[in-house]
Amino acid sequence: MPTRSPALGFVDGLVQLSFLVQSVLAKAAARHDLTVPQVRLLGILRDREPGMVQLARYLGLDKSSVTGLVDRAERRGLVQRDADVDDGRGIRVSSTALGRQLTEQVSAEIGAQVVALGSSLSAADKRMLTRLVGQILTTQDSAPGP
Amino acid sequence: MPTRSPALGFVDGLVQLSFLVQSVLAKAAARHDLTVPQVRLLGILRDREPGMVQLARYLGLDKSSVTGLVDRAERRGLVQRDADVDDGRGIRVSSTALGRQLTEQVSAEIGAQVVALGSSLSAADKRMLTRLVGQILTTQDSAPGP
DNA sequence: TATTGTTATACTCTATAACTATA
DNA sequence: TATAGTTATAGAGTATAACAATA
Repeated sequence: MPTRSPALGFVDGLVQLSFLVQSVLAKAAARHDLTVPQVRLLGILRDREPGMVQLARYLGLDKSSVTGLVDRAERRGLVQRDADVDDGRGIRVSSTALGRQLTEQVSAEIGAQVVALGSSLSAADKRMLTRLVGQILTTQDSAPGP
Repeated sequence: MPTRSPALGFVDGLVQLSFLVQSVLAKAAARHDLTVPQVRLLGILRDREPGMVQLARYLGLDKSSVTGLVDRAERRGLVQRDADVDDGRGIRVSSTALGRQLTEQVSAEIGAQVVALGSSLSAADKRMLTRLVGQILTTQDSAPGP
């Protein structure tokens, strides 16, 4: 039961919504012993095999932070490092079969729960919201990845 | 310049938007040597003087996590602990003058930057988006605080 | 020299479990 | 006994600075 509804404005609405969505992500991740950054990592690796520097760019993190992120995922058998055949200094990070399987599970749960957030909206309202959000995202750009 | 725009759906749109808004929050906070949890703490204390347990409930954190959060804010002179006159076990956390001043600065910056996110939307579209977001938020509830 | 990746270090955030003091 | 708050401990996430190996 709602306690009260002060009719939020544009700013507070978007800020609160971001916390709501992030909490959905965090809880879905936690159910599989993951964290939001780990889920982002796995999401990026769905269709890419980047090096550490590229990965850092996708995630908006320092490369030294990505080392730890990949270390922990690798320790769990979710990703792997392979030598880059074109560059003796580089490596390629990719999902393992286990990692891909987990990614699909978590993504499905997140999808279902985010859809549920919009369950009070009509189909037309959902289309409208999707359009408006898309407009914001395409206007900005290099918004942090999936 | 946008690299490409694959026309995101409802789920990916909301997820990416949440990361975009969170990155606005994190950067605004960082400009004042704060973190997002610190900004949330200060936001809550704008109009409340809660105890640690209440604070933990507002933030959705364990009370032991809040101890550290308040410790660090107190060390910087942004908040203070005072004995609860009604309960010998309890304390009341409140913003200091410095904390309130910082809160207003950071809030103003966040507001301006979130408004800027919507700069490509017409006034009508902004109203529409605000309404749709508000509907999602009031439907759920006990969405994590300011 | 520049780039790729890792290491060393330090700090914030978070939780669990155990503890103290008060109710 | 139950509640308010802290402490001890552990681990994830992050950045900066320094480093090794390769380009």
